[in-house]
Amino acid sequence: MQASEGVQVKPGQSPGEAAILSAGVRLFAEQGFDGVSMRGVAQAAGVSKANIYHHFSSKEALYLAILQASAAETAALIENLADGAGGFDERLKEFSKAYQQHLFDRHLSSRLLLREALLGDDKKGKKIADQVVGNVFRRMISILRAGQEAGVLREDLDPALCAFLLMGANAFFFQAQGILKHFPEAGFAREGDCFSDGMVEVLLHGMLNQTGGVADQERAS
Amino acid sequence: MQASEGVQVKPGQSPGEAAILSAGVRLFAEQGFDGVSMRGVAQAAGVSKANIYHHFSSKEALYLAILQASAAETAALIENLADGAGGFDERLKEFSKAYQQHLFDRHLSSRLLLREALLGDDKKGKKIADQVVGNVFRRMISILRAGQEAGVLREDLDPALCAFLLMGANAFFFQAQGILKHFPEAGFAREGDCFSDGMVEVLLHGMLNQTGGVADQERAS
DNA sequence: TAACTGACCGACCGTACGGTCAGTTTTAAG
DNA sequence: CTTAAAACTGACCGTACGGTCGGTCAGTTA
Repeated sequence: MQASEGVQVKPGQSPGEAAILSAGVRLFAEQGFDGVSMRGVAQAAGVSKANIYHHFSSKEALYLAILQASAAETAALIENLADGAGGFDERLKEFSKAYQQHLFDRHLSSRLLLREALLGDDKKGKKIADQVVGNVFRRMISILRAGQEAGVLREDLDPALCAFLLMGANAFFFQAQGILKHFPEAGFAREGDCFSDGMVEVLLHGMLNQTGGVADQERAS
Repeated sequence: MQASEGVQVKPGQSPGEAAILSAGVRLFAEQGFDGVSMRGVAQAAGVSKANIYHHFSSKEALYLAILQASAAETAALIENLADGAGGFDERLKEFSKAYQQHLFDRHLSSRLLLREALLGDDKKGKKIADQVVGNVFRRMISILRAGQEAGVLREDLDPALCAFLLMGANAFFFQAQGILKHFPEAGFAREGDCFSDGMVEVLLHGMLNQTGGVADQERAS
């Protein structure tokens, strides 16, 4: 049994409140807002239902608190991803690997945020867009634009589309983890880093054999 | 007001049952299983709640019927996607465009299936994996493998990973449609076919400028 | 000791849920 | 027209829901 994820006891936080948040993030991530009952949270947290309402004014308030904690934590950890040094290739490779690692390390928070961002109503979706992915997305775009000015990245490509591809491929791979288990062909989903490396390789150099280049020999090493 | 999606009146189907299925697929797609009440379905369908139980034995049974109808329809339409003629590039391009078109045309069914496949429990996820995406995924893999044997596709790439990238990018783009509206940078999400074309271009030829090739001039045309 | 506070609980309230049933209307074949 | 099955309905049932309330208890301050 590993420690609960994403909810460390903060100063001024009673153990009951911490238990509520810890149980809540797990249940909401697994079953969604409507699939979770306050009785279920109380039981999982080992506290009374009334105690939850002592700390949070409503189910919605509890959900938002958990959502915001997850968003803040994810945003903070993700902020540092794009700062790596090295060449263009290596930076993208490192970013992708670190982003994927983060998704799996904080899988409860990630699942919760993805759920809300992709399936939630527009209001909450916009909030997540602004608070969590917005900065990283824009940063990634600016990195790609710099790559274009340096002549490394093709100028005929939309940097926003490339950024979306890079982040979206990781996010979707994380989402599809469960269903990929059912496909024996998807060996890339079983070994860590295998997907991220292969994905970045495809995004950078393409799937096709280049007809007149020397890149093939370089890749073979 | 456009016609309801994905639920055509079949022979032996009363108008009430058709209305129930039509309302159900919309509500379940928008709000998920737990967010929908039978009273809500009845009201949206313009029938009594008891009438639903005349046609379906339970809420779960109604949901499964809708899910299976969506799955069958999606599977049938998708089966014909991989049969296109032409060169390797064109086939993949056409497949991607048609798949994306299908996602948006049948957005309710697609949303429902993606929801269930990515967030549902393992049992239902496996069912969808087998009945809907399984065949297409395997077909796509075999096409890519043929591309490898023909020397068009790089041999050092995992065909399954490439297939997953191609289909996953489209699926995630469809899922992220709502949140992409909030990003002014994401112009590629506003114009039809723009994403699919750009995405396939990146997947085929890569993001990087090829150092010693002649492909750049070809692409510029 | 007395006053006060925040954490916590069991019992309860009104409501909406999934589901049932007796009975009515519609449909269509004989 | 008769009749039986199918379509359909309003009223109802038991339950679980989100939320409230009065009160207990440990710890702090004065």
